[in-house]
Amino acid sequence: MLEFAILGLLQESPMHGYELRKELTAKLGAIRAAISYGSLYPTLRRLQAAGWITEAAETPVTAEEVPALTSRRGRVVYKITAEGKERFGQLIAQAGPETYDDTGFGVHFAFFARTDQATRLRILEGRRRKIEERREGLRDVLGRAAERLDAYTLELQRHGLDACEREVRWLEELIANERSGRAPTVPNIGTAGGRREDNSPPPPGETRNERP
Amino acid sequence: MLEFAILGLLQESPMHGYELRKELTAKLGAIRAAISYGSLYPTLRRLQAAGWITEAAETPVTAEEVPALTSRRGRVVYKITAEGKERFGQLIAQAGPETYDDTGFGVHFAFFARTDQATRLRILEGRRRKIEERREGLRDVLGRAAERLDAYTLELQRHGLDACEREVRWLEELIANERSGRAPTVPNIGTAGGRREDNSPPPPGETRNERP
DNA sequence: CGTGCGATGTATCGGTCCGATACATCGCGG
DNA sequence: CCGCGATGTATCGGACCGATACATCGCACG
Repeated sequence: MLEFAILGLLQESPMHGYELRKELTAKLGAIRAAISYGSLYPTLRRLQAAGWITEAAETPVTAEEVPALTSRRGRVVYKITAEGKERFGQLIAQAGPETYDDTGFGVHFAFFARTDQATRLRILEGRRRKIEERREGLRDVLGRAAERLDAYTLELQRHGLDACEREVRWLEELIANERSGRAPTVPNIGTAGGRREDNSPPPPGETRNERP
Repeated sequence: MLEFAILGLLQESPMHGYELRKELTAKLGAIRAAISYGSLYPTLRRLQAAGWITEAAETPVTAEEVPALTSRRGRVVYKITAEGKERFGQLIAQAGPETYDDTGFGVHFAFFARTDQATRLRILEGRRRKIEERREGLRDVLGRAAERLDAYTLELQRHGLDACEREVRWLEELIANERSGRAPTVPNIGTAGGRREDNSPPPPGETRNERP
């Protein structure tokens, strides 16, 4: 999971660890709290050992400016390699059953802009199936085993069931949109300007690179 | 987390591992898939080493019936000790910040019937605060950083934000109910009979014990 | 002028939990 | 009588988290 997310992010621009964590937190804020350095740094090392990312020397800001006043410590900048991009492609193409659990699905979804439409559809349908199964399980418990459980446990199940039904509906919409070839509809709150409809293989000049 | 759930379940009746997993899955189905034996068995051993649970010999079905025909293998039945019950009480009382993340909250909530009202209220409010923070984070991203993110990532955040708002409302209701001294309202779908209002320290004759 | 504090930044360690795997028994239907 | 799905116990490697340590930078406040 982390491996996938890192490879995905580094395709947008090179970054160092701290920055990576921030971007990751922003992009995945909806599904997980904040990834830990205790997994981030070891994973970076693993990816580097596999040749999927490399350390790029921190650019000393237009060459000889700020020469060595304070010894320029730290700041290891990572960038993705060609092999890394290939690996990312593989990870997308695989999209096995583990892609359908909460975290796995969320992470893959966050990188749908780099995923081809057929795979997007496959993942959305796999996820829907999984949620439908969970929903049926909850209905069973609420129906058959209701009297065995206390009121709080039942309330928890009811809330969970509600969330399942909601997510299935959400997925249905997304699937319908995919089939009709449109990008995810943004008819909601009109935040900022008009209807950008950039779609699957994203406009490649999308780098974003603000370093003061 | 697992430790807490096991101690909670074993207070209802002694069980062996497999049974424990099934009950756990039923009770926590709304929040996590199914706990793994790879964590269940080691945890059981840990709890046993700490003296919080003990192995109870499998009852050979009315003494000398079925004597040794097939060597009576396996089936290690665990039961909670007095120290274990005390430990469970401590774990409830602590209810630190880790109690407010998704899994931690869910597990604690599932055992609210064994939790005093003051603690219930504290946990619900802590959880609400945490979700409100997540909600604000998502609003920020959707507001400030919207143009930096692709349409899919934004859609994910929007869905997450919706879930947050929904959960806050749910928590508000539960908190209001707690304050008014009522059990969780079940005004919803009229599954089965009338208004049972068993509350906090649950009617102790609640064992449930169907072994054929 | 300094001093302390919050953000930036890299890194490790112990522990929890998962997923895959192995293996054995039981009861039932084909 | 044979296989298959449910019941049942158990281990191993790996992913990830939470706490912790430590160092630098810029700025606000006294």
